[in-house]
Order: sequence, then structure tokens, then C-alpha cells
Amino acid sequence: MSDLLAHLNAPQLAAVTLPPQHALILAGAGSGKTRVLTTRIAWLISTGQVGPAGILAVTFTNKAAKEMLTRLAAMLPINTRGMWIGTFHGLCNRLLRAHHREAGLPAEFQILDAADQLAAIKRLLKALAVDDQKYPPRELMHFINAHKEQGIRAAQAEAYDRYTSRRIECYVEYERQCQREGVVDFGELLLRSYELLQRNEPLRQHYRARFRHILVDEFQDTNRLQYAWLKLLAGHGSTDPDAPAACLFAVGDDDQSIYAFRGAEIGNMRDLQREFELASVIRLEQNYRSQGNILDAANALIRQNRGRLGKNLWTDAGAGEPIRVYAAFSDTDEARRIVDEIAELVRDGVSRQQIALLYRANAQSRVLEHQLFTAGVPYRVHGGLRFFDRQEIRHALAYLRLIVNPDDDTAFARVVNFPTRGIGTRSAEALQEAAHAAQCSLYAAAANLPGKSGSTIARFVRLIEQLRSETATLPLPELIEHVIDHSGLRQHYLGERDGQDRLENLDELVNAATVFVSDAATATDENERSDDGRLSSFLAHASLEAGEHQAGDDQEAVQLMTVHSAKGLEFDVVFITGLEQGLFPHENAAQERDGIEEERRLMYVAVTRARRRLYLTHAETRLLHGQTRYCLPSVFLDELPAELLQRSSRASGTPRATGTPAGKQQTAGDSGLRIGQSVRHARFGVGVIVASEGAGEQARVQINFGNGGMKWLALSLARLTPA
DNA sequence: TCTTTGTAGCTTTTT
DNA sequence: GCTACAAAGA
Repeated sequence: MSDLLAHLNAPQLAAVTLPPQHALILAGAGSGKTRVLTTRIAWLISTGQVGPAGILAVTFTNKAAKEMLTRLAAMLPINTRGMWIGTFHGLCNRLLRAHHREAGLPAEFQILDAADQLAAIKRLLKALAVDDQKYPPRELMHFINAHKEQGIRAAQAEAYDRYTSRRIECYVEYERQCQREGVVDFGELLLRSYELLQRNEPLRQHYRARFRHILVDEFQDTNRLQYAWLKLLAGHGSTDPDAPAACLFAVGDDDQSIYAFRGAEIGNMRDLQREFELASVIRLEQNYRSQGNILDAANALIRQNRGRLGKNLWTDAGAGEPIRVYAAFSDTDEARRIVDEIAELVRDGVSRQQIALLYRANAQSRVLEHQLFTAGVPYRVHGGLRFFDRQEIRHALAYLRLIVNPDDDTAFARVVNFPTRGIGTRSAEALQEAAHAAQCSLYAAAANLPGKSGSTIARFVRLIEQLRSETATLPLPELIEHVIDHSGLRQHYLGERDGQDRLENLDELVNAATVFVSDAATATDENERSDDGRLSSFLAHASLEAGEHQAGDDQEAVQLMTVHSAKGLEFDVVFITGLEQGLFPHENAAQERDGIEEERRLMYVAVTRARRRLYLTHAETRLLHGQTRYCLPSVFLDELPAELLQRSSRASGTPRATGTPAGKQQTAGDSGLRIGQSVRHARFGVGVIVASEGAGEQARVQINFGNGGMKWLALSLARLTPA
């Protein structure tokens, strides 16, 4: 017990041992957030305030949930099974599986991931004969998801114009289609389980009585619906003395909120304070990760944001090294310099795994990769294709899904002609129409196809029926193996040139099933029913946990990733690259409400990843969308205290080894202005000319005004002066 | 059915 | 400039 609380600092201790009440813990970067969360759970249980079954802990990622479980297992002698610990989606899935009837879902409902959802929407638009130029599927998907994230059903959605009312019609049809197929998308998992609890009084009472402590990680990332879900479960506003509200313990950091673009609502933090009448907020401000200069820089940066809850990180680790700022003259030069620097660091004994190269956008990794590759430096890029996203895996899963639920049209459409079995576009379309006319699934339409039982489509239906009956009694791994062998997938990939990797991945899928089954066997708690090792649970697992990005992390390798994916990680040495106006902060952010602030938080996250040494690099010239762009240094560089920085540069006046790219030095129009030149505009201020077109009266130049964004201006009107 | 050609887009991402 | 995905040809 005392062990549990040893080594906690005062605010951490206060948070962990808070009496039963609602709480918001503002946990700065590197302040021991996860530790507080897990120790809180361990403390509550070991002091007998609540049993494991009374705990509900929610995270956003499977990784975080796993981490929490591992740490808890190390802290507590008792088993952790009675607790509900998982992601929002994982827990909702569990809830819906347990009460599928009440939720209006079939027992074996399937989960659509983002790619499946997009495919489903495309199919829908086709069936409805909607012009997919005017209503791009991706945009529609975003429209639907955004509504679900707000808790808004199609029936409640507001149409402010013709265009939107059409989109709402599509939303209505999409809901209908999903219901008919027995599938739910990610947003639906949340919304459906919210509605289930809201409508079903006894069920709500049951869970309210059970979960006395609800703990939330990364609270700043919750969207409207997730917050509403939490309030509902916690029994917020309940006046029933027999069912008092559960304690909501939320941990988060408003300064690290970087997911507004996918619906995260920072306002939830203030709402939480107000609605739960929190007397005070506990702040964890002592940072155990970074050295002083790095923290000072981070603090100075984030101070520029308005409306913060307020927090200042400090450390007793000492100032450490200055922050190195490097101005390169091109993206290639930037990458080369970084590679040189890495070589030196490695020579000095720094582990390559402790070196991270961060960038704003994935496209930036290419130049870096190229230089690393050329120099023979091992590296690992995070964020590529994930295991369950591979096409061969998706195909295999589609067969499995059809066995479980033949009405799953997305799965049907995916494999009806894969491997090819002579079902071309015309027969597929005919089937589509038949299904639409009969308002039934493709599978049902195929099964009822008049007459010709010898047709290819009928053969496909029989194949699925056969697979289902043949595998009915097989254990999961053998089942999957059987399907891979008898669906024709193995045969197909055997005959393909690069099929070997794919076959290995399919074998890996069988492995994954073996692991899944053995995990399920050790977790035979009655509450773990969602993980009972059956096929449908495995499929849910596959949808909810996309698996590792990349298998080979064997080598000692430099880590490359976007700033977003670096959140939660830390490294001895961090390079933040591409610190240029328009890139970081990204130009699209300028148009969005509070866009710059979100970019600044992103920068804050990036800076606070570094433990000992931080490099900030930018280039004067960058190849973007096939064009050379001339860029101003990021405003974020100016927001850092100069005394913390150590600047060096190979740009600005120094002779250039490789020179300016040929042909890019043309003048803009006949005005004598050059691309790359800084100019002043009366309204927009100072910017850099990045492109030009036309001549004479028609001459226009594109100018990067940084915060002011990118503008095309007519030379005859703009009155630009050199700056 | 497979291959070739064309064109749109191109910030971040977990579930 | 490159990639991904869709429509058109062999």
C-alpha cells in the first residue's frame, strides 16, 4: 500500500488519493499522467473503496488501454478482469454485444472500419444513382461521421440548403442500409450504445449501480458524444438517492489537444468543470522528461494561445543544452544536414532508437527517407499500412464475415469476384439491381437468382455455404486456415509474383487467431464475453484493433513519424523538421477557426517529446506538389525565446553548392520581381513570392504571406514593394 | 479480364 | 512530382 504511493510527488499524491468525487487532473506533458491514472485505480481497490467490478476506465487507443492493464497487473495482486478497461469503441462494442437485442442489432453484427464504410457509401450512392462528383463519397462520409460524433441522427439533422438536405437523405439511406446489413461503423458503436443506455432505464440503472468510478484518459480528445456517453454512465444530474452519480476522474491536457479536426471538443474540459461543479482542478506541472531549456521553449510557445486552462511545466533536471535551430536552403539540404548530425550523435553513443524525426505531413518523410537510405542509416517509418489493412487480410476477413453474416454486402462485394471467378461488372451490377429492387442483401439476391443454379454467382453462394458448414465445428485458427485454403485465396497468391509476402501475412492471420484464442481462454470472466474466442469476436477484434503499423522493429533504427503519431512518446533527441510558414503551421489551418492555435498545440506536443536535445529545422526552398516553393521560417520559431536558441545556417547569402534549381529563377512578369523575393503588401504585410504566371497586364504572382496565407495577386493591382 | 491510360488530389488519424 | 484509383481499350 505504502509502496503504491511512494515516489509520487505532492500533486500526484493528491490526485491519486482524492476522496470519492468528480475530478479533473490537468496533466502536462511528461508529468506522470498514466501513472496517476493507474495508481488511482490501484489505490481505490486496495483501500477497499471499490471492487474491481466497480471500475470503468476509458482510453482512446488500444495501446493506452493495454499499457494501463499491464501497469495495473504489476501493482495489484488481484486479477484485473472484473474491471472494464478499454477504448471507447471497445467498451461500446462490449455493451452492444451483451445487449444486442435491446440495441436492435443482430447477435453477430459486424463492425465497418473507415475503408469498409467508404466502400459502403460508394455502393449506396451507386444504388441511389447519386452523382458522386457532386457528392463525393469521402465528403459524405465525413458529413455522416461528424453528425454521429455530435449525437445527431439523420432524422434530427438540419438542412440549411438543398445540398445538405440531399446529403441528409443519403444519411437516412445509409442508416437503413447498415441496419439491413447488420453492420455498424465506428461512430455508430458510440451512438448506438449511447441511445441504448438513454432509452433503456433498467439497463442504465444496472450499469450506473455497477460502475462507481469512471476514469478517462486524454479527456481533451473526447468529442461531444463521448462526453455525453460519460455523463450518462456516470449518472450526472441524477437526483436519485439510491443511485448516486459515479465519480468521474478525468485526466487530460488542453494544451495537447490536437484532434479537433476529427471532432475532439476542448470545450468539454470547461464543460466538465462547470457541469460537475468541480471545486478545483489538480495540476501536474512537474515534468520528468525534458530538460529546462526545452520546457522553457514549450512554455513560451504555448503561452501565446488564448483560453487555456493554464499550466506551466517545470523541472529540476537543469537547463541542459540550447535548442539548435538550423536554416537549410532546401529540403534536400535539410535532410542531408540531419543525416550528418545523426551520424555524429550515433558516434557519440546515442542509440538510433532514441532519435526521432518529426514532421507535419507524411509526404515530408520521403526526402528524409531518401537521404537516410543513401547514407545507409537504418530507419523506421511509423504510420504506414497496418496489418489488418492489407488487401490479402481484408479479403480473408471478408470471407469470414460472409460466413458469420451473409447480409454483409461490403464483404460480399469485396470477394464475390476475388479470386476472379468470372463474375464481371455486368453480372455484379445486375445483382446489385436485383438486391435493390427486392430490398434485400446481395447474398440473398444471389441465392434467389431465378433458375440457373449452375451460374457463377450461384456457385459463389454455394462456396460460402460450403465453407460455413465445413468450418462449423472447427476451432478458430483451423477455421481461418480452412477458409484461406478453400476460398481460393491461397491458390491465387501462390500464382502471383509478389504473392509470397501475402501468403506469409495470411499465415500470420492464423497466428493472430491462435493468440486471440489463447488470450480469450485466460480471460474467462463472465464479463469478457465479447472476447470468447469465437469467429465473430475475432472479427470485431480485427476491426477495432488494426494491429501494428509495421512488423520489423528489430533493428536499431531512427524513428520517423508525424507529430500527431509522436504524441505520448518521448526520445532523447528530436528533430522537428519543415518549420516553415504554410507547412507548419499548415496553410489550411489559417482558414479554420482557431486553426493556428491547434497548430501551436501541435508544435507544443512536438517540442515536449524531446528529453535532452532538440533540433528545429527549416528550409528556404521546398519541393511541394511538384513545384519548388519558397518558404518563410515558421512563426513558431519567432515565438521561442531567442536566448534558448543556437542558430546556424547554410542559407541566406552563403554560396550554394547546388545552386537554385534551374529554371526557377525566372522573373515574375516583367516587373523585375523574382521568385523567392520578399515583398511587402499594404494589407497582407510581408511575404515571399513563390510562383508566377502570365505576363504584362495579366501577370499574377503567388505570395506566401505566412499567417495571412497563400494569395494570388495581380501585379498590375497589387502594388508590391520589395521588403 | 487484364492492362493501359488518364486525372484528381495533396494535413493530421484512432477506432 | 507522385500516387491512387477510375474509366477506357486489347
